Amino acid sequence: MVLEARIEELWRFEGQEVTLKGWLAHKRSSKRIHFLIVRDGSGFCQCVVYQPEVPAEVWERAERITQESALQITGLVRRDERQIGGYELGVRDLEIVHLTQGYPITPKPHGVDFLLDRRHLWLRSRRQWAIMRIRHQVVHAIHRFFDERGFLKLDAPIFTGNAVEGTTTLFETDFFGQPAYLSQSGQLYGEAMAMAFGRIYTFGPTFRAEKSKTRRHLAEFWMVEPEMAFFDLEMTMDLAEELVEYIVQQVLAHRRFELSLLGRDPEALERVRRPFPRITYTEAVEILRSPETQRMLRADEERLQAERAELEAEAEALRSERPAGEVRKGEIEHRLAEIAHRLSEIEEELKNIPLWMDSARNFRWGEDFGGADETILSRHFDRPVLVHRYPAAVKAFYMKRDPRDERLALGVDMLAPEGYGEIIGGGQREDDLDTLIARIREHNLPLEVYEWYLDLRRYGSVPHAGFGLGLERTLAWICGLKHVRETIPFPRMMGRLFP
RNA sequence: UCCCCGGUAGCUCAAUCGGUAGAGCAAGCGGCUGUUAACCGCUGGGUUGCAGGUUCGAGUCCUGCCCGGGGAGCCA
Repeated sequence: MVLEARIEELWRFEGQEVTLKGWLAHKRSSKRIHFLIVRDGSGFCQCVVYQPEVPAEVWERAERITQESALQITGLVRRDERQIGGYELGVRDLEIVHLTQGYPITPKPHGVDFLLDRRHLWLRSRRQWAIMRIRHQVVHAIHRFFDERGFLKLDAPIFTGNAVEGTTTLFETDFFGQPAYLSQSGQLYGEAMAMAFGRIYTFGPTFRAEKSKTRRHLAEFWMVEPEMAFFDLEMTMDLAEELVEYIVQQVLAHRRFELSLLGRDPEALERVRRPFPRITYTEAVEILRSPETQRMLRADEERLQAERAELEAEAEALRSERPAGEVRKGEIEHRLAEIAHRLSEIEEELKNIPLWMDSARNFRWGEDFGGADETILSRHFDRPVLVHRYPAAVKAFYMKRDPRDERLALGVDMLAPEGYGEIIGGGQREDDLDTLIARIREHNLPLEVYEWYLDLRRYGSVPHAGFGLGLERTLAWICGLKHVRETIPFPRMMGRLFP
């Protein structure tokens, strides 16, 4: 009786014969030995086929098998320090389940366009494997966090008749002859459910028809939105902080290997411990306009220029000297490509810095922060920062005003470090009926569609608050990715609906 | 909606001033006893995004369009 094993749990079977079922991720060969890198979804494992140790037909199959062929492989689990997981399989038998021909994604570099067109296959590669495992861990952590605190997970509808904030960024659909919009936020429904169940959270897809093509945007993304009765702004900030700390620590506890595959330095994440810095919008504006910010940006500029000079020198050396022998040619080519890529990134940043310096210096109280401003603010701190009490004019109609200063709204944003931008937005909701009606009128919104929402202020209105956390932006930050599109299995963005 | 960059072999990219379209990888074949994006040799592989223009001659210059990437605005 042969044991079936998943690669993830191979360590349990050291010295035993097991069967793996999976696909061939990669193969390296010599005359009498094949190294098969097999993946089974749970991990990757090197399987060694050594000609003198296997029957002729097994050897023949190992020679024939191609990248991404499906296979069933049996062998002895043995410890091998050279392997990433620490274990490898000494192959005794190999069955081909399906022989693949012409798999398009090779272990060599590809462009984004090519890979996105083949997202259904790209998901099989190692880097995507690591990201999706972390995505699962984050989702799991979120559910566990709220469950442990007595929240109910209840869902808001996806089709909605009323817009939360303007209609320009809504996807309109035909709902049995009536216009309906794809949800931009479950918040209003979340408030209704909080009045029924005290503490709830929604977790689902949200849709934004923003014509944005940037590394921070998706047309369809997932948002977790807790909403709590009898909560004020301070309690909400406490909860947001606790949630983000918990998510990060869970990833560190369970997905260290995946982080290392992504080249993510865990130290930046280790620092994500409460308390996070909290500043008011007004303080944030002072920081932006400060000489310290100008100094910081100038230092960044100098650092980038130094790095550019260093890389250019290294590339020059690699091109001219061509050290033969111990250094492989492929390694040099790879390093040169890496340098070229980094240099183009540096060029872009160097182009941006003067613009950022201008934008920061000239920032006026009352404006909303742009992407560059958020990046600059987050660079002043080594962990996420909470910015609260924004000018009410730039925030949504449902936000409660600060009783101590009517120009301000009791709202809060959390900015991720390292320039990943806003990952949380929320605050305390307006709970007074007449004030809310006045706000709806000020924003020129149709009162009729909000009648049900106003009922929440007519019958047992209480102070309440909530926030939304964007899953993909949070993941991009935790994984250290340049773009959010890699954090979701099938990204939907402007100009990309397939696959 | 606006600004910047790009589109050349299956993939990643070269091609000087406008002058014979090329390399690496992949694929196929051969070699190599432990490889870590293996390595070495050989072979096949092209409507240079599309349409028009300038020119003796266009991948290269000009005009328009299409597609993609990055950014602004807006946002999580």
